[in-house]
Amino acid sequence: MPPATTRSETRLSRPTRVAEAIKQWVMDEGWAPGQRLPSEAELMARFGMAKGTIREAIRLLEAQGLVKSRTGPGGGVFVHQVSEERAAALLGNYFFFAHPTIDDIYRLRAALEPELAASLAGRLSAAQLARLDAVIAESAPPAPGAEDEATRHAASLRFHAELAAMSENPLLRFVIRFLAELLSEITVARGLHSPTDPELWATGLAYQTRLVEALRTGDAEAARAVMAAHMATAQRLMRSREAAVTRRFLSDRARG
Amino acid sequence: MPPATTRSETRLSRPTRVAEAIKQWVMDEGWAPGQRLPSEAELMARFGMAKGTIREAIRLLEAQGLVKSRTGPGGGVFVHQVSEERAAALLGNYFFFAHPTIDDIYRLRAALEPELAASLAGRLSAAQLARLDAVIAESAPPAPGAEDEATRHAASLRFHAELAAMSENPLLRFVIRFLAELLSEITVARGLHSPTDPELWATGLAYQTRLVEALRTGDAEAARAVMAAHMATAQRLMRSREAAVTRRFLSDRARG
DNA sequence: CCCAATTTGTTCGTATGTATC
DNA sequence: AGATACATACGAACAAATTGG
Repeated sequence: MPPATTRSETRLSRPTRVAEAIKQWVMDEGWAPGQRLPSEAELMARFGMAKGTIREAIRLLEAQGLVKSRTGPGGGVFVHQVSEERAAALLGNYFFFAHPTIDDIYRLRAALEPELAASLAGRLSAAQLARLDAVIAESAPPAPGAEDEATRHAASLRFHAELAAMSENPLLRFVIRFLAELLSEITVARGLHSPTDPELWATGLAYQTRLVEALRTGDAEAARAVMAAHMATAQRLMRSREAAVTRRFLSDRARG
Repeated sequence: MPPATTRSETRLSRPTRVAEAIKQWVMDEGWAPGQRLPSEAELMARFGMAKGTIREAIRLLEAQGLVKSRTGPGGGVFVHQVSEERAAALLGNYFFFAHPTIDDIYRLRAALEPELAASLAGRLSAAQLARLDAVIAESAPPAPGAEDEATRHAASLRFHAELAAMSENPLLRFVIRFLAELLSEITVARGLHSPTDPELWATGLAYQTRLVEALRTGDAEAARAVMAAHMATAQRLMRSREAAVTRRFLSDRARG
């Protein structure tokens, strides 16, 4: 006969249970980032477990970006605000397996970036507008045709990242920046870059310039329209590139 | 003069370095989910470190959802595909600190859900359409006014989650489901539910019914329009609710 | 500059739990 | 049921980092 005593879900490992208990504890008490958790010794006593077990629990929280440890006097384990970089990296692990296509990414960009542009129109400070101008200027090549498309693409993504950072909406900010990073990784990984087409470069810069102008004058609908057009052309371009790469792969396989 | 010997970034803890090394190793070798990593003993030998250190490294990977451990013969540490639930939970940690508003969430929903609806038009199987009908039927109350708005809202979110699950686009799928969960958590946490308004319930069901009809006939633009209208009304509703709650908070503070 | 105190970081040996054969 | 192979957990000791005297 099975014991009537408390079983209490012993299927989860002790470090996992301790980590969840600590997380719940921190949330219940409403501890802010920077607050110190009890020392390892105190946690050992509190949970009645060995040092190794407690340390594994802390690693589980550390990997999530929720705590950070420091050695020495005044050291310890501290509540930590999850950074955007950490969150993006963790989410990237998921899409490493889900492999979205370039087109998948552009579906979301095409829907979100115009919304972002519209929401920023007339709301940016002079300093922020100047910053955008500076990013555009950076991406303009000193000598025509001197840089390759990888650089151009990276510069474009930097512009979009800067723009997203100016949004008050943390969700919009995160998703747009994440999509840009993902796009960058995938294009690099698949070698989707080709030698610079100066004409293309010029039109890209023209889009950005017109966008900043609309943002400056506060014309939300113009900003939305410019960004939507920009996304449409970029999407078309990348679609044809992806098709070309697929064809190349196929012919390689046919040969090999 | 600084030593010319290898420093090799000893600022990161050993478990962290081991975890990154293993991650890189797995990616380089292209190991698929289900593949077994070397045993703890082998990893100890390979990295020249003690058991505790190796175990902490494995916990770091486990928290990211990248590996799972099993005891016993044939057991060990296995590469694991990060689940959508795990990814959503990890990302949720980030927004626990970034606190987006309800309106922030709806900005993204309003941009993405119509896109999702349009992309699914004419592409769903009879079984999938039947499933959507079933979810709608579930949310229809046996007796009018018998259930509260929390239930109604949850049912609506379930409908949207089912819809998102039918997309081929993993990004769209993930973001929409994540937004729905986030919205659910926030409304529950802030007590933004009010007694059921039967009229509202009816209009919500009408939207869903019209949407499924457009999906069945394959009218992408109709599907997009229905969803856009639905989002607009829902957004308006939640905005007024949030304003009401804010007023209540303010007057409470004014009194206290 | 060194020394002492504090706290996390790491090692080793041993024992226990769990699943497979 | 027993042997085997693996992760899981414990406890004691020592190492390294940081702060303050």
